[in-house]
Amino acid sequence: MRSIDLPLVRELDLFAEMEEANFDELMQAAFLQRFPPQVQLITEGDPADFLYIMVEGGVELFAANGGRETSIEIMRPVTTFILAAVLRDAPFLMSGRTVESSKILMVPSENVRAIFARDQVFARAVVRELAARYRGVVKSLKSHKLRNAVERLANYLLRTETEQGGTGVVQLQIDKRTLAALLGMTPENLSRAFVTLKPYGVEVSGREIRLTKIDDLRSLAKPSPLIDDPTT
Amino acid sequence: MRSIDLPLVRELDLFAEMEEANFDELMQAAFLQRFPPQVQLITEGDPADFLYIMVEGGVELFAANGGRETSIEIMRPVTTFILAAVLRDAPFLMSGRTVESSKILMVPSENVRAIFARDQVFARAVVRELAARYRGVVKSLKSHKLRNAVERLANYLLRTETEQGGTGVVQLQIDKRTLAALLGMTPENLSRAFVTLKPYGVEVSGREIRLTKIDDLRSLAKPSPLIDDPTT
DNA sequence: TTGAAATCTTGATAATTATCAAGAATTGGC
DNA sequence: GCCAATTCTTGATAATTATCAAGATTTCAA
Repeated sequence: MRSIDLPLVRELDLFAEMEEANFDELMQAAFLQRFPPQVQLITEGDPADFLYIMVEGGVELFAANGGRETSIEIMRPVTTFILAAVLRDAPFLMSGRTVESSKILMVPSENVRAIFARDQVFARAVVRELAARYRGVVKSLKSHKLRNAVERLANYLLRTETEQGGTGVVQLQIDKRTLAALLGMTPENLSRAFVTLKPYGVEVSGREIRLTKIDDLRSLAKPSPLIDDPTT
Repeated sequence: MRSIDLPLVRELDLFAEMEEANFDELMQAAFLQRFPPQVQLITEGDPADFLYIMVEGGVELFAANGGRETSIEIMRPVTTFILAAVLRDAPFLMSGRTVESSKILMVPSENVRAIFARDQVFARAVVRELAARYRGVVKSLKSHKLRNAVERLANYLLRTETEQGGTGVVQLQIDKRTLAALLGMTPENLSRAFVTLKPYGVEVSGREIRLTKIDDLRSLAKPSPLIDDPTT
């Protein structure tokens, strides 16, 4: 792989503390790929032959069943995905497609498992990462079971605003159709949810959302650290 | 703890392969507790001071937000729960209460983390367990986002029937209110969903559900291994 | 710059799910 | 075995969400 991207990967929690030799060995076997937008990288049910590491761009993890389709998560640099499938040597539970032009590092699963078996530091990092991911999905499940569509959108906006620096403006990084799928609603409903939030200072123009009454929005959204805080 | 229960715990995937000395050390610090039904053991937001291991009975993991409450999972022997919170030393994302009289082994979190740090075999088992749990929650999320209430119930019945030995009879181990919360609906709606499934051979009498037309039910439920197979 | 394609929004309507209010059935203590 | 308490079911109605059908807007390639 291009060594210029390596430091970024090395800084990932997952790899930061591990021994140089092991990291090098992992990277030796890895290769970096560039993908155009809307390319499907992985398909649910397929075996997990590689661990994927987002270096640039974005990947939507989604799942389909009985003609319906939904987004589960959007992966952004620098993170890994499908770690659980790799570690269990199990089929993917989700498919993945790029949402934009993306650069992705692919590490053969066997190598991940091999290093995992002999590098304790790496193993510990893997556990921390997995535990964090587990908690992320639990939060998502809680959000879906305990909130209605408008509340989910409101909390998403507040989370994203904070994530993007707290400037009162949210720049959507995905199209609204994907956002709707992520939030578990139809695109039509997302439009209506935005209309519902107008009195709470949510001004939509294209992909730019201005939050002009954050306190009002917050009192509607009632964010909870046990659902919305990404660090908890 | 009563040594009579130890073999069961030792057989858990999580502990089966680890060194005797380390297992003993873990169990040394642990203690076994008996709890009556409907006792709340853990509360979301609290620090994770113990790893819990179900030895007997059942525990409902649930979460609340804004006056609403939902079940996330029912834990049965012999399994651990809240492993992710323990490993990350993070607050619980879920509360837990016994659904019946239960015997539960409590291992102080520090001990788990200590052994984890020095026993590679244990660490590997922890990762497999965590990865399995992660995948379990993803499946649950998929089920909720891709299916309606009747389909969720139908698949639950099919899964449980298989789990209980494929005799065509499902014996509900929880009351219907809890089942409704687990499946993400109101108790009223669960009653109606059972009525909807009557033409598909679902005969309800109290907690005993007879499935007399499994093929018909299956053709409605359209179970998917990527959602419903507990081993995948 | 323009026009076709895609995305997004809006309206009308339908399906799904929740709420409220009784009544029926079941359970558990005495 | 009986009665009170709880759980479950049913009906009526409301709220939420989805679907279908246009129209408006945006995007992007020529």
